[in-house]
Amino acid sequence: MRENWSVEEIVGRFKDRGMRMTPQRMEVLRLLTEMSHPTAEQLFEKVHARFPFVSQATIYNTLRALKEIGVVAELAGGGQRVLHYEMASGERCHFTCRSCGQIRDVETDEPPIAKDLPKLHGSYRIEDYRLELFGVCPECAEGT
Amino acid sequence: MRENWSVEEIVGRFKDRGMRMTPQRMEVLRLLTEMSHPTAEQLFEKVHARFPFVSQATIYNTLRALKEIGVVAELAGGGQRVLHYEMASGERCHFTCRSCGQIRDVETDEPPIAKDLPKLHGSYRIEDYRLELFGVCPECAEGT
DNA sequence: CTATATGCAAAGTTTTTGCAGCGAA
DNA sequence: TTCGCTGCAAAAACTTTGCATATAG
Repeated sequence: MRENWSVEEIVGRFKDRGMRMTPQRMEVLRLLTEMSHPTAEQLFEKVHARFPFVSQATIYNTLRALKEIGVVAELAGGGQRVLHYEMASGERCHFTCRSCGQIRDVETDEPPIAKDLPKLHGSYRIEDYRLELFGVCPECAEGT
Repeated sequence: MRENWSVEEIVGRFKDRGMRMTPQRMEVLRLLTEMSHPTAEQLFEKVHARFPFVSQATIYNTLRALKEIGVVAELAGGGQRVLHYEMASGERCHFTCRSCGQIRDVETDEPPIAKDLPKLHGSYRIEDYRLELFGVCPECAEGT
């Protein structure tokens, strides 16, 4: 999967589906590369700070649109009931700090379970996975 | 971790925290062993069918209480925005069917990543993990 | 012109809270 | 008689929808 997305590529994906790039969508994309796994609400706050006329609905619509074209991914894990978003980098492993709640991508040279999947489940067709790690991040460990 | 829980044990855990076992909580526990990864709402429907006076709030309170004493676990994965619940069997791997949405425990002889965790993340203290698998279950694969 | 996006507000879902009363220790 | 649990209803948190307008192609 991808690590970085070019604007042209994203615009292309939109066009393929008869959808358009807009300033609102650009801003959401920009923020997604700057922020670490923001929620829809966090994105709304940031966008709204710069463009006060932008509405919540647009944020949610935008996120749904970006999800549909495969450019952003939704994170549901972490015991949180709020959804977090990120650029779809193909990272399937995340670490959530139980103390401060921050989420970080975990880079694994080789997806640790990917190679075991086929033999694990005969009749089940496994198409994807997500690995969520929980614990304490260095900053919080130090603080205690 | 545990595979089966005795009522005495659960009552004991409640008592340790000054909490009580109640008929409502018993019923929720019973349903959790019968149903496969129900949501709070599904549990409410079932409980309400037998005991029409039981309220939603009690279901949620009960689930929170059971979660606190470590007897039930909450599943947030699957892109669903609804939480699912199960007896805390210690199973950390689940399969979600993308077609019918059913969730199944996946028994792994040996947690596939557990052994790799320590070396993966030097300064991060990993205390637990959850592995979510996505794909198509045999029933749905046959149907298509 | 036509179809897609937007803003606004309102409604929808899922979960939590406040409070008075009840019941177990 | 104290403290936790319950039901009820209302609120909160998060997300989606309906509709009229605006705007790109």
